[in-house]
Amino acid sequence: MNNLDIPDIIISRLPIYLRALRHMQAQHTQTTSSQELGARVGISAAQIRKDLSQFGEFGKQGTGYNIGFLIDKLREILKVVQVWDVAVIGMGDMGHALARYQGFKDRGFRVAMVFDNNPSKVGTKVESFVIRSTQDLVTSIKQSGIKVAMLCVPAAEAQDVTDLLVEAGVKAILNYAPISLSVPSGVRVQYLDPSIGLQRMTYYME
Amino acid sequence: MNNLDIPDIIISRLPIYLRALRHMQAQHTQTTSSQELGARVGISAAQIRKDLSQFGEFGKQGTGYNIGFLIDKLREILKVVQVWDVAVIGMGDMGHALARYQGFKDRGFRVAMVFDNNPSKVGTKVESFVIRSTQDLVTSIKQSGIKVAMLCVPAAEAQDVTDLLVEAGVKAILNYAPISLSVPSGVRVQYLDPSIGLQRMTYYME
DNA sequence: TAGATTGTTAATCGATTAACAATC
DNA sequence: TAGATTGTTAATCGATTAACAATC
Repeated sequence: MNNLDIPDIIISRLPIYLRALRHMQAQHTQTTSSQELGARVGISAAQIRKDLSQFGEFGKQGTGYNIGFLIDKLREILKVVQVWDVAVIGMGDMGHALARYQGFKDRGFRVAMVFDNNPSKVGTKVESFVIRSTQDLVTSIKQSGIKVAMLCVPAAEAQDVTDLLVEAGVKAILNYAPISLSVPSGVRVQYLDPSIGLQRMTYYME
Repeated sequence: MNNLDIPDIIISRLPIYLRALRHMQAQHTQTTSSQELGARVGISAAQIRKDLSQFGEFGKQGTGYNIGFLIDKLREILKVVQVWDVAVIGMGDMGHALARYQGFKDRGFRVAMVFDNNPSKVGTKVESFVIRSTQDLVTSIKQSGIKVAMLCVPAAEAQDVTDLLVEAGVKAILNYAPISLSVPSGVRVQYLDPSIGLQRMTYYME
């Protein structure tokens, strides 16, 4: 495929473009330009054109990009035409919130399974999901073929659970635990620690 | 100050270093090296030394870095010696989870105030916080001097609430809503949209 | 046609890495 | 002393921007 040599920094911008295009589409806009899209997401028009040109010629001189068409292309590139089943590990407040989150709709993901290691939670329900024991994690995830997980366990357990996820064949982990994870190559991690986000901003404050 | 010309990409790595150092400290380790720290966070030793050297000489040849000392320096640099009061806007599942989150402890933040625009929620309690009306947001935040907010409202309301936060003097917004926000210069936003995180990984999957 | 905007090239700018003298 | 590791320099590598011919 055209996969392996496109810089990760470009890939990381595509979901932002996709989200903004969806937003425009919801407002019944038909076309946009690199200029307009760039203004919306805070990225230069030149960069947007350069990024998109890695994957094909999606625009027309003079008129710009057809929004519906570009959305389809970005969904194909990011492989979110399909819907990915996701496992949520850790049914604390954060895991609970993710299990109930409505924002995955139409963005390529669906929570399919939830886990916790607390015996008093296992077997109870969150939304429509029966909480499974972390002891069954490897078997259940292997069996279901799930490749994507969201990790919401305490920091102290996060690496151990990660090792289980890797063993189960998970290839993408969205990590809410406040700790750096080590994973083998071929497995990806994205970090969403709120304190890290906040500390990236306080530096700039007087 | 030594502030204004250090690249943001360096600043964005410092909280990662700080988190890892705290972790080492919790295990009663006294010193570390750029090598060891780098292995832990997945960053080259050279880059860590280069990053830190922007702010001073914190290490010793032959022995590396004293962990406690380096933690103190990073906390000063990132301005998290002090504790920042934070407002949480939107008491849905996510806002609820953040209001109860224990992970801000010792990382420089404390939830101080929570808001929702739903009249049936206003006045009720989440943890020890009485939910305030979004109508009082500007007044309350101005009065309290809060400079940091976490935004957990639906996408459709996020820009309007952001404008209120800016009006109230907030300078740092951690945005959980799935939308790009526009803010004046001098105000910073960090994005934590879970779908974006997931879509940044699916590209690499077969 | 005239105006607008793409895709792409070359130039610029910035970030990372390798290497090593200094020194604990 | 011998070994280890820093802080820094110069070289390399990569990303962004400006500019414009092509063309809708």
